[in-house]
Amino acid sequence: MIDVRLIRENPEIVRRALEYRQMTSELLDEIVDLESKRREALQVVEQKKAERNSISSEIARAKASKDENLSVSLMDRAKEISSEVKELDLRASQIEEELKKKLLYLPNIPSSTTPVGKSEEDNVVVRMWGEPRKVDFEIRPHWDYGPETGLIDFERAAKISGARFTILRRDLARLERAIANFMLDLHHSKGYEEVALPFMVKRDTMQATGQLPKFEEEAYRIDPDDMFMIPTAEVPLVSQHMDEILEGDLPKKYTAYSACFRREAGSYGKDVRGMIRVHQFDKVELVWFTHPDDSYDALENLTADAEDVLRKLELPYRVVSLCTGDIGFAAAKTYDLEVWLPSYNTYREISSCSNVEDFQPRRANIRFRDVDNKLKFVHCLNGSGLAVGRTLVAIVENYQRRDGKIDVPKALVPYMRQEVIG
RNA sequence: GGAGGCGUAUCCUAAUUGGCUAAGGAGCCGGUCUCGAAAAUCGGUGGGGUUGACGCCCCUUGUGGGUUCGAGUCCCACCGCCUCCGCCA
Repeated sequence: MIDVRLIRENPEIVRRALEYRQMTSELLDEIVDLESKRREALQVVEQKKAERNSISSEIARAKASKDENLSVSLMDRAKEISSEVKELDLRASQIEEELKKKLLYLPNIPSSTTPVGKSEEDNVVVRMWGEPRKVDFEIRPHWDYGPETGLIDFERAAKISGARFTILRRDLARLERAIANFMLDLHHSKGYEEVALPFMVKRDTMQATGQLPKFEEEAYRIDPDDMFMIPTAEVPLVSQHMDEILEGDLPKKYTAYSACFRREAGSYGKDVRGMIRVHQFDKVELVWFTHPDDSYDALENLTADAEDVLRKLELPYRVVSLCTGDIGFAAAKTYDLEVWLPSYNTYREISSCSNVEDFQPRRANIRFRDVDNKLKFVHCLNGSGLAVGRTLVAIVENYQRRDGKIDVPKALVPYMRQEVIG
């Protein structure tokens, strides 16, 4: 959420942010209008309330001095004012409600270091690591390799759950578990606190991180309880500190494994083959809470921690700085990590690392006490470290051998206790 | 699922019978004392809104309603926690 004060005092900043995001500023105009109406209504109702309060204490005094006549006449007057207050209060809170609702639909303001651009095509590659392997045989895409070896079973997954689900078998089931464990151990060794979290959360929780209200059709809802399956561990990881004042030293660094659930509404033609885009996948997530002054250094560090997973797995990747037209709703700045996938003959997203600044903390009301003793919103960052399913795909394809077997990356051998798969 | 109990500020904890400013303690910040610290002692100290800023003022006792001139206190609903029972991996 964006500070209403900023919108009031510098609406042009927000207007430019919306332009950069390729969005119209209708919503902003409505908000500015509502905000001035809110303050008008507030002034009127508060004045009436002050009047009511002072008469109320006059009544108390009159009663104390046993002046029945005075207290009766005051009570008549108070009754009148009180009903006026009720009416004015209702109007004011309706305006406030409407304003709040609209504010929840306003995206974050991109950082000045986010490249300006219209779409994906304007994203900027900031660095590359590793070289795609050159081989003189045909690497089987994982969507062929899986069914051919029986290690990925799309058919039965579709039978029990529908399209965009997978069943992993034997060595690949074990590999998935090994990848998650490896990632968690690596992050743990760097000082991340490991957390195991609920995979279902309440509506408020989804709202705190920005998935709701705007993107409800993207989430799986559990109807009778109005709960949601988490689309990422970022949701519970950030929201665990809702309405808290963080004590102790910042930054706080968390890592968590979770399953993630996404409806992928509106991606019907995209990535229909294989397990690149599925409704349920595993991910290891990284979340930082930082002092506002430190969040951009933190973004570099968090991104480096995610990159380190790819380096240790020796998978070629590149880092892309998303442009203003492509960053997510809550993000001020985002680096995507893209891993080399032979089946696509290109780099595909495997991690997304974002600084949301105070956007989520403001929604979730997460603050800290600064050196000047004032309460301020923390800054919040999140990143995948990494998406487990896509990592598995990257290994299956990048480590595939001529004989159809797969070399286990060195870093995973201790977890798999074998050097070859298949 | 059934029965009962409890939610007060950063934390602990009071305020039965509705009434003027939510008392007190801890913690934190500052002063005195001290070579320095601890102890002692004095003062300050919740959050949000409104304001250009200060002050006045408004809201805030889990959340939302209701009764009343007036609600921490009475009523209703919801949420959370605890105890007991039932069911259960």
